[in-house]
Amino acid sequence: MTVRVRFAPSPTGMFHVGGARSALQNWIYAKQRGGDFVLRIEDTDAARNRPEWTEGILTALDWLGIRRGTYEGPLFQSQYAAEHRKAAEQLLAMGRAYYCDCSRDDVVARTGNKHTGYDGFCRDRGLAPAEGRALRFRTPDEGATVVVDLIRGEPTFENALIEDFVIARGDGSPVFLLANVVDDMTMGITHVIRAEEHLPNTPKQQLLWQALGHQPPVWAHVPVVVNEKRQKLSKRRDKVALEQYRDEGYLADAMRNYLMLLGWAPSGDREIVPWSVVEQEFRLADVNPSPAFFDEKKLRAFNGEYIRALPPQEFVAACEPWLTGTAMIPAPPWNPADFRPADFEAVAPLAQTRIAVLSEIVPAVDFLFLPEPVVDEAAWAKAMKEGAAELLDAAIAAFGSLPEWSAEALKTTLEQVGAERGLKLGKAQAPVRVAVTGRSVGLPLFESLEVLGRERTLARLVSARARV
RNA sequence: GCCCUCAUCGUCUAGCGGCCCAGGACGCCGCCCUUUCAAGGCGGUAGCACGGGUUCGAAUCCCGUUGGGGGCACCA
Repeated sequence: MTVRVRFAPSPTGMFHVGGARSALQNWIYAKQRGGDFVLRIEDTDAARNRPEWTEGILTALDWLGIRRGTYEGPLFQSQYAAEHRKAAEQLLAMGRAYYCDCSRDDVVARTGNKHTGYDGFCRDRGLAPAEGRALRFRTPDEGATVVVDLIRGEPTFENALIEDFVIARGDGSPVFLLANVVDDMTMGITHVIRAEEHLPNTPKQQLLWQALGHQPPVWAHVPVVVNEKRQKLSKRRDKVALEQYRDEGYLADAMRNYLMLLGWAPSGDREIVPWSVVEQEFRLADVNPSPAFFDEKKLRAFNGEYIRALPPQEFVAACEPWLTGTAMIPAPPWNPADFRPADFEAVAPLAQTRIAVLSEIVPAVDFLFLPEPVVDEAAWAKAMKEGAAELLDAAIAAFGSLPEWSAEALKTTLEQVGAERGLKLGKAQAPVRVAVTGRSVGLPLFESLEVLGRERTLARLVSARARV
């Protein structure tokens, strides 16, 4: 039997990093076994769905390497309403389901417990179908349901504790529990790999599979991804949108590598590994079953490594969106006409080891393309103390008469200027750096000045000198 | 409250009865290198939640406690 897995997100917002992780795990599992990966969009909650969210999912998956056209789908749950309905009718005909007209309040009033499930009140009332009456599945009173889970062993649930849950609403529309199962059945899914939050649903779904006469799939419930407070990552509170990370300049390779490390590690004492190694070594059985913290700091470190590993030309190309702006990425502060590609390329290798996310390229090189540097007042105050004016004067004079405008010559010159004042180069360069770049830290100074050019450099030094 | 589930450095993990007075990575802290800052090199900090068993021997197996997480909708 060929393995068929699915990733079944609902298009209700930005694409969640936890979802990305599940998608990747499913993708790898299928790939390792020569199986099929099905993408199913669970779009039955019309009120919360939007077409652009679906598009966002496809784009995000593509970014991660799950390319459109290389998998089955996207299939849409809404297209399978007939199957859902049929399954509900079948269950009703078999006596495994019954109509119920209780409201949530009725149940609470009867049981006096807000946390309890349905009490089975309508089980044997033989209610006929009618508008407003929900269809409930009759769960077994005895025995237990054992879930075979690749990560957790065999979680076992007492059937008596599983309530008679709703499978179709008062208006006849099927509910997630049923639709999800029916879709998996009709799509021939053999393995369901999804987040742990679905584990409590699993016995209910498995009961449905069995009632409908099918062999349940093999399950694998991967641990949830949590925030620093150890709570499930939430759209409201936490930074969970894959798109947001992408637009900040996280590389897809770094992201997918990091995502896979949540709950798992490749062999050997290493974590940053080529994707081929992940595809080869990943095993669901090896996934750590406890929740994993999404550590952006570590992601950042990974991203920095991936950035540094880029060939120079690829790095330059990768920076482009931040240098020009896109629909999602804000335009840089300089006038596009003032951007000089050659100057950027000259300085790019110096920036490559200094940024951890691509968006940081902008503040790293903005001084080259802005008419005036953006001045960090704190840096200015610190650098422009006593002696700064004299030093700037000397630098202006010395730089002005330089026969050759090169980093090498600039360095030697400033070294001399500093030495005459008993300053080491580290100290002497500070006022010049702030005057020219506006900041106290940045790319190597003399290389920056070389690229900036004599005219611009001198103009900035003079203007800074006037302000000291 | 009920059900399910989990438990190795702050964090992500390696470990699957002796190789472990526990290894790696991120973070943090030093030192080196150095034109700032990075990068790089070197070194350091820090952990088997607790209590019982089982065993010649336990981070590894069992039980309990404690703590964490997830779920308990006519959402998905």
